[in-house]
Amino acid sequence: MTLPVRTRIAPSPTGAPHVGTAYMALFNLAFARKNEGKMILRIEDTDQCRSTHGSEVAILESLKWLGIEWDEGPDKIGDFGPYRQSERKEIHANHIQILREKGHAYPCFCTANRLKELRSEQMSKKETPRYDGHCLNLTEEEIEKRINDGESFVIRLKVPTEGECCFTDELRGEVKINWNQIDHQVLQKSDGYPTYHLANVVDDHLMNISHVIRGEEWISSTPKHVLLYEYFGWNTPIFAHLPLLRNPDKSKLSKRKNPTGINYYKEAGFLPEVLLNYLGMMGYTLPDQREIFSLEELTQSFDIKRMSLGGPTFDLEKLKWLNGRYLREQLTQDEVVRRMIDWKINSGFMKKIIPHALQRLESFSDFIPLTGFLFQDYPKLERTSLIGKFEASYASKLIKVFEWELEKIKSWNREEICNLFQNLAEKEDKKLKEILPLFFQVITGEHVSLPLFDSIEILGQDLVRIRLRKALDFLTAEGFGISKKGLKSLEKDYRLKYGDRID
RNA sequence: GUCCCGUUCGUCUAGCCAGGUCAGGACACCGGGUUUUCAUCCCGGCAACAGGGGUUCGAAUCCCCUACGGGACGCCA
Repeated sequence: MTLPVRTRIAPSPTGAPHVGTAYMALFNLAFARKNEGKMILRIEDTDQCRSTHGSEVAILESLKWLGIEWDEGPDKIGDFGPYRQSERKEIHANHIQILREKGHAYPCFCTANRLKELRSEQMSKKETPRYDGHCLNLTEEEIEKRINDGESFVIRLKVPTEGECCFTDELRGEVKINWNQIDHQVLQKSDGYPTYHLANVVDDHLMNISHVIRGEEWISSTPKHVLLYEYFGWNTPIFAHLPLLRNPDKSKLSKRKNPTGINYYKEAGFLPEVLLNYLGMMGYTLPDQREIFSLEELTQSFDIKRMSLGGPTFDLEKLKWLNGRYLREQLTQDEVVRRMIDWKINSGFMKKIIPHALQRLESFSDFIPLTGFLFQDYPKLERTSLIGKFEASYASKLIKVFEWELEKIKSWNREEICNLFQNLAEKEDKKLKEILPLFFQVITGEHVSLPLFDSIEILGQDLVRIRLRKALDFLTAEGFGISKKGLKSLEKDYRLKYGDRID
């Protein structure tokens, strides 16, 4: 009898919920359900600098919106908790101690600077950058002394000096990677928190995970994981590395080139079951090749071996077509009405708009034309109004800078947005009044409408981001885009004036 | 740069594992029909096995090489 199937998704709460997370969750869930197993949701928040509670809440909500349910998780206690890695710090520390005692891990006192130099030196010698073992042979006395002296240190994984690691990927067969390619991975950071690699292996084992189904970006660090299982004397789970969702240019799906936030699809008026259905046809086809299927239908016949391995391009056009078919064929007209009301045609949303619209209303019939842009995915743009007072190429640059600045906003409210614009005007040596008409047009597509800052707040980050994107595309199509070279120098200037970019 | 993974119409893919149907379907696009417009719907069309070498009577399918694409190379996950 084989072990019960337990899969997991392990999102890191460091940003907006990503469609890639949903993509992996979907197949983990389908596989678990098909095999009468369970799917666990574990929050990987070992990065104390970047993890936020807000992001965790948002991820859970987004997945629930999509109809993805897990059997155990931070909000659904099972027998293997806690399900948040920050609450498992002691467990991880104990396991690191075990490795230390067995001689499979060692403290390292090297400074960030030294490592940086080492890396660039190796790169220039065309070697694979990896730790050189500088602290590998320190004596226990020396280690104790340096720790007692308060020197900052990390714990590293010892890696065999020769031979190769061989593991089986359920989809790709045998994968062999030479140990000399594998870095002496940091297992414990100087803040005492474990890194992904350690926490992930320990937790997967302790949570009885039978199948690790994750993105192919992890293939090259799998040897580290395999090694950890071996050092601990544990059986490895079955690995299956799924292809990564791609941008139209084939690079890994990123928000700069595509809407990647689950929230975007919600705000833009897509049905959750459609997004899920669409993700299900990325890299997978049902045996009868039908294109419209529910999560249950996908699950019933799910066979992970049917996954195709080429990274699929996320194509908005086909998603739109699918959503249209659902509206026409899968829902009754009553349901469409209800779903639309749930979406935005409700009093909650109206109440947000009314304070700003009221001064501009003479009759109810003014409302829809005035506020229509708040319900749109993105408005139609006009050449004349978009280019207006600035040189067109300057408009592109301004929008681009704004796009970068927008990613720095911590909490989405009017005040932050206002500050951002004021800062932008100041840095660009322009009056606020001068730069606002451009953005007014980009965001609303209108000449007369609601106040800009409030509109931006109501629209939310995802819809604002796509409008900037569309405006940039539009300007490019009109011949006023930013060249690759121009973008590079703009970015350089930007860093100088505004500080580093955040992606 | 090094290592790893991948490669069927522009896009998502079926077929590949167990070689042998004009390489099938869907999106997009183009044309036609239905429709007072548009859309929907229906019909038709366009369009691919990355390249080279093997194995074989026969290769999209098995093997090798090359090219191209992607990923990884963090005290991020």
